[in-house]
Amino acid sequence: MLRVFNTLTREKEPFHTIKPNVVNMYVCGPTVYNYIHIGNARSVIAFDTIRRYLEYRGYQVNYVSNFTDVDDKMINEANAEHTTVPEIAKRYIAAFKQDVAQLNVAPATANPRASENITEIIEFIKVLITKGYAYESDGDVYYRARKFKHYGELSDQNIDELEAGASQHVVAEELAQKEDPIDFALWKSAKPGEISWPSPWGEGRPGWHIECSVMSTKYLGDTLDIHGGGQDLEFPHHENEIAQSEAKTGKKFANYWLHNGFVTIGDDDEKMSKSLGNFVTVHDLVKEVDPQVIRFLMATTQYRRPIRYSQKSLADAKSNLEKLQNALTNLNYRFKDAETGADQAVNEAVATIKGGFIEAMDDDFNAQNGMTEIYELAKIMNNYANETTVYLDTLELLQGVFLDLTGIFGLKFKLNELLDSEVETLIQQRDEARANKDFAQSDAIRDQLKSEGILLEDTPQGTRWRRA
RNA sequence: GGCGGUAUAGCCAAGUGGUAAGGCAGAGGUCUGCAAAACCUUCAUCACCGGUUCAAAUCCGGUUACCGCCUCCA
Repeated sequence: MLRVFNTLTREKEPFHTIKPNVVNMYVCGPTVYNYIHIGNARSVIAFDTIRRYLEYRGYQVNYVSNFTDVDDKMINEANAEHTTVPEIAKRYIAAFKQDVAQLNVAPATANPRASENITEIIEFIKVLITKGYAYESDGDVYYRARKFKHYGELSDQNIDELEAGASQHVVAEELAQKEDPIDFALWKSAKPGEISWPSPWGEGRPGWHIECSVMSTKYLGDTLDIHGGGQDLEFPHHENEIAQSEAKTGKKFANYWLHNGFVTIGDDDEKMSKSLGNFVTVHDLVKEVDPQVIRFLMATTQYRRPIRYSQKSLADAKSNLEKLQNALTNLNYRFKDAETGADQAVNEAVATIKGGFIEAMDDDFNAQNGMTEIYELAKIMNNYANETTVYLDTLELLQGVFLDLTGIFGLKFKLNELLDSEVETLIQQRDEARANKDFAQSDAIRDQLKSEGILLEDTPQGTRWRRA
């Protein structure tokens, strides 16, 4: 039985879907005004991993994640580069797709964009006005937060405490137009030259929060199974989404709210964020670090825990990944001399590991405990690869389960790669030299191949090679 | 000020009442011509103080430190 930590209740709850075997999930995506940093990537990877696990458990997952392609930052970036908002969006959506593809993130079922849903957004706002939850004020439209009686429940905020808030981001001119400081914008009137669309309230553009309410319900229905996002979106963004959606539909907006933890950086473990300027973009990092290493670091940490980003954490991820790759490589070398049949004892051990893995991941996607099972599997693989006699069915089972389980974390491994004949010849020459105890020659060949990035290992079953 | 989250070995990190999973690094060993990879063995009393209990990392009270949110942020 899968249990997930629901931010709404701050408890782990049994997971039940609205429709049997179908999960409708929505995850807040990026504002596409620059490259994503690895904190953004963590969120994408966390929910991709959750999605993969749900699919592994037999659910059909409808996964929708938006692109915010109209807002202040988009406008500022377009102005700074003397280009248009659509051009900026086009560039960074392409970059996003390229970045996450490298991190082996599966494409979403849909990636709706705010700018392509303006009609629906306007209709949604009109309903809120009709129901008395929103009001027009000098070309802007605001949500009357205090009217929604559940406002603040997701993040346990008290409305009156909020009013006294310590925020330093309040815009004075906006404040003057609101009935109440906690009200938030649904529609913003356009300043001269800004990108805008016609509306009943004049030329303008949607506020940030409304697009998610509109697009999630448009694609997935009034009540979502899962709504995900970073912890920093809990308040106000998700609070506002609930207020908008539930005021309009009268139904519960999302049954389970999942929030991922941050990537931290530096000695103080500060949150990596664009506003603090302490970020590393995926675009830059993949030039130096294997994307699989980044994926490993992000996916094998439980999604609610913070991840410390450092050279050390990357190095640790790299060595763990190599350990797993070695186990698979060691196993794969035995296929060619395997006999038909199976080793029942090993097969049973594999079944136990699979069960342990599911038990771990069923507990709010406990990736660390899941990885413990995978390390145990790797140990069995290495031990089995050292057996004198191996059986094909067991090799296939080990390989298959290994790839299935690591695949949930989005990890990719090399299977059987062919060497060019020149290298093959060298390895053969070295084997002959070793047979003749000409170790000077054999070591010279080994050194030469090492300089080309090919490491040799001698085993009772012959010489193996792997890439450095 | 309000709300929330952390604190376990050199590092990362499981574990919510019965005498501390796993990984990295380290030490010893096996295998090897040497090496590599792998395997085996080894390595902590859980931020602090007090309490409950036969028994607490795990429950209760308090303290300290760090992080996050409080309408830009994944």
